[in-house]
Amino acid sequence: MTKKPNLKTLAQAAGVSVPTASQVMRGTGRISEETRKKVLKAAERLHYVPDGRAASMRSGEKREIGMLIHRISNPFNAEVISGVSDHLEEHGYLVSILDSRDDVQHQKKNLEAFIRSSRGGLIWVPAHDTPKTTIDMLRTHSIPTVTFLRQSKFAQFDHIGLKNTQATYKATRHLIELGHRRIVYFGGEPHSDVRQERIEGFKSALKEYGIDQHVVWDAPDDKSSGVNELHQLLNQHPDTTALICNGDMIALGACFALQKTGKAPGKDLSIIGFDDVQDAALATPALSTISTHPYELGTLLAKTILDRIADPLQPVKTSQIETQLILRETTAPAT
Amino acid sequence: MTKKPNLKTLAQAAGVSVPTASQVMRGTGRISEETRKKVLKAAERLHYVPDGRAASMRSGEKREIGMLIHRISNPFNAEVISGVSDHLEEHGYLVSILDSRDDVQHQKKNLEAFIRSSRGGLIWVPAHDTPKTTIDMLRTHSIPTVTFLRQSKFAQFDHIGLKNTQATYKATRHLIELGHRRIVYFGGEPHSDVRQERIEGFKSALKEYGIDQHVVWDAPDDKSSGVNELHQLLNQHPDTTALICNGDMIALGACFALQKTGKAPGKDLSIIGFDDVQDAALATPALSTISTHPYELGTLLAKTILDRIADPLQPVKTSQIETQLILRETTAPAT
DNA sequence: TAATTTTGATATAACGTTATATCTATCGTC
DNA sequence: GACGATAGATATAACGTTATATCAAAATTA
Repeated sequence: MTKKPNLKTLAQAAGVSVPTASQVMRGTGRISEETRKKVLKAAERLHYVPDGRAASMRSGEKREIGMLIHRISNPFNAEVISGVSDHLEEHGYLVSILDSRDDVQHQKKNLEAFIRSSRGGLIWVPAHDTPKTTIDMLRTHSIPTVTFLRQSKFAQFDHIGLKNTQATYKATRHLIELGHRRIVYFGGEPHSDVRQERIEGFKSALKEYGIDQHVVWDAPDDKSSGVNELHQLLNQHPDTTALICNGDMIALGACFALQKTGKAPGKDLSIIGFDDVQDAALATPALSTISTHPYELGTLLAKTILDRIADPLQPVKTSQIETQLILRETTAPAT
Repeated sequence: MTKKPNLKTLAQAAGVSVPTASQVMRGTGRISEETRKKVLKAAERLHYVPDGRAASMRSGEKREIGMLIHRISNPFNAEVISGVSDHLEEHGYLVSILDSRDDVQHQKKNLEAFIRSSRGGLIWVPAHDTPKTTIDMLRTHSIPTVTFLRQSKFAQFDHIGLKNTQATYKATRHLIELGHRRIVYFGGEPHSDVRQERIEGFKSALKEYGIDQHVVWDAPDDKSSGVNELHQLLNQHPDTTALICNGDMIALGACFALQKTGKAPGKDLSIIGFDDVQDAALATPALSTISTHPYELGTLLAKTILDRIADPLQPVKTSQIETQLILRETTAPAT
């Protein structure tokens, strides 16, 4: 087993100096065609690959971007990642993913290791209840950071979110126009800011139409929670005719639970989800939902972090992605 | 904006030499309690964090493990990742994920960047039709590598797979014992080795019971493909009474398509999936499937890569994870 | 008390790159 | 043919660590 080749090995093999070899590999400086070929040939033969750590340390360039997200298996996030990767890989970056599992302890550990690893930037969905100390840690090391979906309370980072309030406003208004009056906001955790925005849109639509009563029901955002919580909700509020859900998964769970009791989503209870995951269109009945545009969100994130890296001192930017109400089979006029 | 502190800054602030500061931060060497406190205090004050690149370059230690997988959104993979992370984080490693999207071009790009970044090891699901050159690239740089799910044809890496042949053998036998005779293997791509193993188990069970005819139906492993392909399958082979599927998603798609035509999974057609994703238990009817143990697979992967790093020259190890046939509502005696 | 060991620190060099300055030979200009 | 300009290479230092060797002072031993 031969040792890993480095620039010195390569330069000797090619019969040139170390800086020359370096310049050839990077395509910079003035190099004659002759020596260029010599070096490239030797590099090929030795399978030379530069050591990114040394290069980055000396040049200050960091060609790796990290994404720290709350749930790696979320299909919405997977789409965002695709958008980010496609764009950043074109610019010569490596995109690597860390999973915080929405747990502040995990998140802290990951961020500490992340800072040590000296990457070029961070694309981040902060975990729920992220403490100020964690934010400070990032700020102190002035790491180019863009948050998405969830915005940090404590620090000014570039941010790209969804038009949450507008989205639920549109959805709620649509239900009201269908004749629904007893609409419940279903799912999500009380601490979530994103959810708070959505509830705001929900409430403002109700208010606009003179509906004072509103019910918000806390529950985890997954399918099994939708199955379990729906009955309790309907027991406590039997006059409910429609649900605005905090996510597609809990919406699909609710559909499932409803069907098990012999009732039909759409007919007996109107349900609107959030995210438009792949399953929403394939479910029976197909789920009406709010579509975000995850891939476009990803490319926008990529552009934003590149801008931030290029000019770390520019003013903080925030933008919101437009959403779209997709009407399928789980929404119908109130009877 | 002050510059990022380094060991020199820290040492000056604490009034000690650079090596002393380094030793305090790492807890090595002989250090008096007094100076230890001085340095730690200064480190706290300056928010000092060591530069992992420099440390790793000098010491040769690499405290980061990469996982390169084919589909980051696959819930099975997410469970594996949890198992790997929990175990490796305990040992002080950072685990970062790369997504090849099962595309050899993407995979190559990612691996090149990966090699440049000099991480400690690679946990890998090779993309379909991974070329020999890609394998050679890894071997040349002698990167500690463990593959899982899919094994490379060209090189000897440590590997952890599933007992695919045994799994489908058990499933097929169970269907035969329920009286089924016309069983189809449904889904997967022709090139897949894993699928080949599964088909082998399928065929050997059939053979054992003297059933010569067997049908294998190619189709992508996702839900919409299950929906679309089932009709063609049943048109061409109308006497089919049971399906062994290459994955849960295509199995659920098949269930859905069947229900749309007014037939019942289990009653009119027995269906067995593979993976036991969360939705399998929640579907109506609940899907019979083959459960793997992704979290345990993850911890085993973590242990394996640590062993390989500790002793790079030890003989290559291969192991298979046991699977379990889970009988729910989509399997019933043949009528 | 002289010799030896131990304690607690430091000086120096090295990891593999790249930025900057420098150097020689050749070229073009008038 | 003297001069500056340019092409094509190289020497040197630096990035931020850690491994190794070294060193002075204090503690232990004979």
